[in-house]
Amino acid sequence: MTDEKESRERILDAAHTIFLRRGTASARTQEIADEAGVNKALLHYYFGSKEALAEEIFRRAIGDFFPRFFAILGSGLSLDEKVPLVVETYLDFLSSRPYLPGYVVSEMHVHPDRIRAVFASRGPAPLDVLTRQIEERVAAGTMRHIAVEQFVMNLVSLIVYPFVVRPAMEIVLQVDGDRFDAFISERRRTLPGFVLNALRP
Amino acid sequence: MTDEKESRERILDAAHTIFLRRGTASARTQEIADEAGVNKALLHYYFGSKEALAEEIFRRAIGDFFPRFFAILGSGLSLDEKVPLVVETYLDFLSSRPYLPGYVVSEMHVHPDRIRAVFASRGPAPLDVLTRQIEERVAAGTMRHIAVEQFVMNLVSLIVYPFVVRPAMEIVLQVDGDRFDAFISERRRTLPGFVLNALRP
DNA sequence: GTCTATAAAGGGATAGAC
DNA sequence: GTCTATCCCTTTATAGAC
Repeated sequence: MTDEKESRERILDAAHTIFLRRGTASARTQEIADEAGVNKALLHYYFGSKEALAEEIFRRAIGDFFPRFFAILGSGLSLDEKVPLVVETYLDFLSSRPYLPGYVVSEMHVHPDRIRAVFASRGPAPLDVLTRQIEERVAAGTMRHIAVEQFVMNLVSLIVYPFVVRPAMEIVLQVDGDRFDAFISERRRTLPGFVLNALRP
Repeated sequence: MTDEKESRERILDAAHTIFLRRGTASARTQEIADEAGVNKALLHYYFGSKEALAEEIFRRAIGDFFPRFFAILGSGLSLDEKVPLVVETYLDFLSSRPYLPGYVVSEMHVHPDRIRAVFASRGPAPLDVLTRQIEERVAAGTMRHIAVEQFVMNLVSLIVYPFVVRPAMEIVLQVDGDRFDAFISERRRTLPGFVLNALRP
């Protein structure tokens, strides 16, 4: 019983590692089995096919990303509190998952159906609280008008994009290894001000 | 002679289409040959292997992207002219190439060596002009201090990211098909102000 | 230069023993 | 539940005729 759970979990962990590193299409079931310390056949015993395993990994990979994000945006905090919290939370989140953004983008690109499947259960983004906060500020004259979808897109872009293009960054901007961490630290410090300041009247 | 060039070019065009749509690993040489209206064998005759063809396509795909971008940033225009021009130029550029960003990110993720190879010939980004312009404004007290790499990253993030996550956008923010174009038009109008305003003292 | 036919390798999947 | 052995389809690559 403990063995069963262990093997299944080890395969899932291994699949996560390999799929994220290689991309689903380039990943080999043999390599996943090796990484898990089991045989290829066991992978089919538990998951049926590479395809099914890939779907499971994708679901898990993006599982907690969006809920966490929208939980903060939909909370009762003020805008001035939310923005720094989102920036800090997500830069930390992504810093510890270097392969995640590239993997998710790749998967979405080749299998747009998968992300559709994941969001079929959940509803669309809950943006009503944020919408109201923006409208209140605009009405008070302390903020330029901006559509809530644009606001969210700007915020997410500034947070996530550097991780998405990290391989190119390291060459084009000559920001390698350690300096990437420093680059992200700098953003943790400056992005909240950048975003909030951008909407001053 | 004209035939030779025609077949080779048709294969390149076909490979571009298929690789960008499917991703390199999922693309099939058979599908490329079909798209080009030639036989698979001819593809090997001209390019030797799928791998070699993939490298050629990647090089071409990102070929004019960075040069154009840095040509504008390094030009003699003022900051207030540059930012809108970059925004407009690149939103148009990407609008007409819907598969490009996802493809490039996928390739970089799985083959970071490829982007290294492309930039081995060119030097790093020429940011000296832009650096001077920022420093002048900071010295004049009309702009907050910002590292030039951070400035460029913010600008590029806001422009490119929506295209990178377009498949997810269509679901999470319920922005489908036509509305995506409207969403981008809105950014063409608002991003320059957003970026320049963000750095006011 | 371009094709048909086929080789060669790769890799996902299954049968069956333990 | 886990393994070994093997199947067999897919896909890249080549040989050789025209």
